[in-house]
This record gives sequence, C-alpha cells and structure tokens, in this order.
Amino acid sequence: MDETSVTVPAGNDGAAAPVTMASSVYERLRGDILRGELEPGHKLRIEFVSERYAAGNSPVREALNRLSTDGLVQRRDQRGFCVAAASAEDLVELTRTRCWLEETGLRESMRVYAPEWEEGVLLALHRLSRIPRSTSPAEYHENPEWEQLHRAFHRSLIAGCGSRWLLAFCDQLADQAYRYRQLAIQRIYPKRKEKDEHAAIAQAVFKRDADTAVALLTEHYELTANIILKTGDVPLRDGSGKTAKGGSR
Amino acid sequence: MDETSVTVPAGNDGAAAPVTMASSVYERLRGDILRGELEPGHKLRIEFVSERYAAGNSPVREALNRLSTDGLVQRRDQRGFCVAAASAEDLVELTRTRCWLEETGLRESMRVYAPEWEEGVLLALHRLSRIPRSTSPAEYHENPEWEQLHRAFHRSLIAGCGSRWLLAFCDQLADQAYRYRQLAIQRIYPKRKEKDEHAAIAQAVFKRDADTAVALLTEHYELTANIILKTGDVPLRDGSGKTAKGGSR
DNA sequence: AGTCTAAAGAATATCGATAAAATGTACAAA
DNA sequence: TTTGTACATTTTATCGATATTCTTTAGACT
Repeated sequence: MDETSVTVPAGNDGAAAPVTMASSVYERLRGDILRGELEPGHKLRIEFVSERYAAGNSPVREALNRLSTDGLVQRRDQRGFCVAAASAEDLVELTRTRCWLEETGLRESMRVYAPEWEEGVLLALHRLSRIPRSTSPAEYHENPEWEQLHRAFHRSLIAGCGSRWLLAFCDQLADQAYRYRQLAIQRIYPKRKEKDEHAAIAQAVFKRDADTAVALLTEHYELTANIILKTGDVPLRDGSGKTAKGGSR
Repeated sequence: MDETSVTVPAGNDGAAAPVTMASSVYERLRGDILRGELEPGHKLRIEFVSERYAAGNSPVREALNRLSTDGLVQRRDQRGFCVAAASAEDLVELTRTRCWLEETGLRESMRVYAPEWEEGVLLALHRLSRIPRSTSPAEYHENPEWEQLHRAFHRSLIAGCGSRWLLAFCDQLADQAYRYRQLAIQRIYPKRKEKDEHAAIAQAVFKRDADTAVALLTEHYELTANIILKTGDVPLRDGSGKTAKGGSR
C-alpha cells in the first residue's frame, strides 16, 4: 500500500513490472513531480509525457487523469494538463491543515491507546534513528530509505486513530509537503536536528502527554514550513522554466 | 481546485457547461453512484458504461480513472473497475472522520470570525429553510434543490476556516455520506426534523458558542449515520475487504 | 488600433488490434 | 460418482494509430 518514492528513475528491470502501462506511467510521473524534477506549472503535453516514459497515447492520458484528482496535476478541459502550481500561500494552508489533521489523529490514537500502536511508534522511531538522513555526510544527498522510514514514523503516530479516511488524507498532505521540501531541499539540510525532534515527540507519546506531543508535532511541521518559506528562492510559482515558448502567466 | 465540487449530483442538465465527453461521463457516472443507482460492488465494464452514457472507449476510461482516485470506484489492474464497496464499518469511520474534520473547520471559522462568513451561514440557512426537502409532501421524492442548499449550508459553516484542503476533504466526505444516505433513504425521511436541527446549529454559531455548535453538528451527523445503520437493509456489500480509497497509491 | 478570418497546433474521441484473465469443458485420478 | 486439474474458448481490459474538434495565433481588413 505504501510505495512512497520507491520509484527508481530509470533502468527499471522490465521483468518485474506486473502492472499495466498506465500504472507505470502514473507512478513514475508522480515520483518525478513529488521529487521536484518536474517543476510546478510545467506543461504536460501528451506527446512529451509519451516519449519521456516510452508509452503510448492512452496510458499517459489515464495516468494524467488519475494524477489530476490527486491534486498533483492540474487539468483543464480542452487545454490539457500541467504540473500543479505551488505557492507560499498554499504551503501555509497545507501546513496548517496538516497540523490540524495529525493533531486529530494523534490525540485519537492516544485516547483509544492500543498497545500495538505504541509499539509501532517505538519501532518506527528505532528504525529511523539508525539511518542517516543523507547518504553523504558532508553535503545533502537524499537517502530514499530515510525518507521512507521518516514517512513511516509520522504515519505510525496517527496509525491508531481508526480512520482510514484520515490516514489517507494525511498521506496526501504528506505527499504535498514532501514536494515542497524537495523544492527547497538544499537549505534545509544543515539546520535541523531532526533526530532529537522525533525522539521528543515519541517521548511525549510514551508519557501519555497528548498536549505536549501535539505541540511538538505541530512545531515540527511549522518549523519545516518556515524554513522553506524563508529560503525565498523556491520556485514557488509556475515558473514555466523550459520549452514552452509563450510562457504561461 | 475550488471551482466545482460543491455541486450535489442532481438530474439537472441545463446548467452545467458543455464540457468534454470524458467530463460529462465523469459527472453523470459520479451522480449515479452517489445517488445509489449503481449499487456498491457493481462491475463497471467499459462497454457497459460506454453504451449507458453513449460515449466511446477512451472518455469512459478517463472518467473511471478519475473516479478511482476519488474513491468512488475501485480499480484493479487488468481487471477493470467496479463501484466502490460500502460497509457498515466504513460508514462508522466515515462519520467519525467527518465529525472531526468539520469540528476543526467550524471551530477555526469561529475563531477567526469573518463577518462575511457569518453572513454566509445566515444566508444559507435562510435559503434552506424555504425549500421543502421532498417534492411531494406525502412520500419522499428527492428535491435536488434542497440537496444542493443543504450541502451549501453545511459547507458555509466551515467555509471560514481558510483551508482549501480541509474544504476539499470535507466535500469528499460529504459525497460519501450522501451516498450512504441514498442507499437507505426511504426509511430516513419521516424521522427527522432537519429544519430545527439546522437552525439550532446556526443559532449556536451566531451566539459564538463553539462548543455547543460542534456538539450539535456532531450529533446531527451521528444521528443520520445511526438511522442508516439501524435500517439494516443497506446493501452494504463488502467486496474483498478494502474500500477503494487508498488503493491507487 | 480593434475586430474578424484563416491556418496551425493540441487535445480529445473513435476504432481496431493485441494480450491478459475468466470461464467452461474434458479428462484423469481417487 | 465425485473431485481436481489441464487445456481451449470466450470475454474483457489495455494499448496505439488515426480522425475529429477545439483553441490559439497570425494576418488582413474595417
């Protein structure tokens, strides 16, 4: 159920593709957008996507339609598709919403309190703490394993809420947040002590102190958003960087 | 993101813009599923949908792909599509989640308090109160206008929260809840005094009493869910477990 | 300058071909 | 006789090529 960012750029072993063409394009395109390789606002012509992923007309169209209801791609009737726009405004709304929803999920998880849930948090924290965030210590190189475990940790916090709906919404918001992080990743790396922050959240959970846990979690997210916002140089607008001549504005 | 999605699926055909074939099929199919005309679990073969809506292969396929990420249709690679399953369990989760999210939206709307927001609530309540729920007084015949105004009223309560994300999520949940209501609509009609309930919620809002407003709203939703659950005759078909919600990711 | 018309470029729809899965049947073994 | 399995047939989903429709852009005319 959770193949977050697993998509390897290329050279995928063709044999292990039990999926359909449409799903393959969907996943790769989704990964490229989330990873920031396709900039916000970038026009997605059918032909362009077709040759980029070596697929035909129909599968590409299906993938784009799925992504459009995911909120990762914008669709306008008769005018095709483009990568969803990004803006500082939207990041603020996103972060706020995410804090609300995860607060709800965390509080509810702590209220019902299933031992397996708590164990899940403990495990996730343990796994996360053993993995370096960057593959090279000096400068930042994304570590896919860390990303996955990080996602898993945050998900574990709210996993006991008992609502697949809420979990799905939080997943969606986490995807979006990941995208924003990728758009400004360079500046973020040195500034954080993520490990401590995660440990502190988990500690509050283990102490059954919901208010503190929620406060730390909220702080955690808002700090990230603020750092992204402060860099300022994030292409937080449909920059329409390449190819398209007229420039969309 | 916030252009449509507020519209309750109704039979009206004149108002909607003459969109593309794919969008047309999307909307009509969505309406038929929400209205319960297509039962949960019903197989949706391409050909079947094609002739039902007099459309070709591709547009139908696009519409189904969009609906699958909306959670209204389940998709399985190489095995086509079917109407999303429904279950008592899911209704409970759905209702709970909806209460959480709308509580958040309402509390936040009341906290920031924009006068235009409050006026929106007043207006929506006024409009709703002038429309009969059923087109015939004796037995229940859905009144599309009422449905739309009812939706608008509930949306107005949370419209001031400042998060398009939250609004979109609530819209999605409202769609799902609508579907469950339709699946058991006959039994519900005589049992409610909806007008009073809505008025009470609005009254609490106007008095700036957030706790009461949230309590009434939650009660309102839970009462509906309980009535549906008690009828027991809902075709709550559970096709191999999961709902379609998270499936595509 | 502003508006209308025509040509070019995209997006959308239709159709047919191909490949996969489901179904049904026959046959063999218990 | 019943049950299980392998194979053939039918059904169905998926894909790509092509035609059609719409938007946009450029140019001419009022």
